[in-house]
Amino acid sequence: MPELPEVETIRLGLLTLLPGRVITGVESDTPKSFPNASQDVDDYLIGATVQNVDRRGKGLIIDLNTNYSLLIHLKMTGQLVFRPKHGEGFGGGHPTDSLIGSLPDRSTRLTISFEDGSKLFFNDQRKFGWMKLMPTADVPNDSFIAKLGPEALDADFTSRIFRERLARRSRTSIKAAILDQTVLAGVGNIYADEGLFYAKLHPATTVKDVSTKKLNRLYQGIREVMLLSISLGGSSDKNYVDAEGKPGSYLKFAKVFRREGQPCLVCGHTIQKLRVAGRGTHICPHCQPLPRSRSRTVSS
DNA sequence: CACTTGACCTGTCCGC
DNA sequence: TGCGGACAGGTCAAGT
Repeated sequence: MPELPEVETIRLGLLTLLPGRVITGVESDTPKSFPNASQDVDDYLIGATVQNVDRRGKGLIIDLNTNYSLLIHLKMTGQLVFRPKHGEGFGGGHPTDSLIGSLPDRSTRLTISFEDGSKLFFNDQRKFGWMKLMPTADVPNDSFIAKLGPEALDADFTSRIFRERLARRSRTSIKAAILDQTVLAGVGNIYADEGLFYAKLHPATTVKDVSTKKLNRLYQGIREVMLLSISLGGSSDKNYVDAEGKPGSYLKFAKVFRREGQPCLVCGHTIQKLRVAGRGTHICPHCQPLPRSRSRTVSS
């Protein structure tokens, strides 16, 4: 579910909610959600104070004052929802607008309790997500973190670097290439489709057949759609909510994603859904024509 | 090596 | 209304 804009929205929320809180308890229902937890994981967490909340690609990092960190991946359906002490709402007692009911619920995998009675719930319907505890100094060497490419939104991630890194995947489709987290970190299925529409590029076009001009346009498109989404609190379809349990509104502004059968907002042709790189893929067939003999196989 | 496919899970939706 | 199959925003292992 969550791609870079969703994870960033959660990070910004947690950053206002967690630092300074002291952990007093940790409960997890399935070992899979906490793969490196041992019987003494409590020793490392209880009494620790949250210092910072960071992000790398689609991974969240909660730093503690003990030189340990929690590294979290939400995969498709993960949620990280903070609840104040029972009976206290957000914003001076106003309703929370949360999409989530009372917690824990049946998809709660892990609960972290704080000294003041507040709690952080890690929910994950499909159980693909995980949370790992490790020394803060080891985070960069973690098997997930270490292979990530540059941050898509970093100021020093230039279009030239984007093109150079795409050269590693020159024979695959442009969509598969930008979804590859080792090429750049943060793009998922929604922003891949939206960025490709922005650049008027068919997702099945082979990377080596895309002109420099188009690659620059794609670089710009990916960054613009992600920045817009962060400003709108991310994309909510089914599962995604922010740290307070609220949905984001980017999908109302999406040009192609989940708009199959509806008219293209630019030219009026009907948006189509296909399968590219094994993923559901949305295009305007008029704005994003498939170059003849210059593409990987597509099925519809 | 580069690249593709299926597996990991649960829930939902669609056609029969 | 019930049932089987396809599909869902991400990664990883195993295959060609």
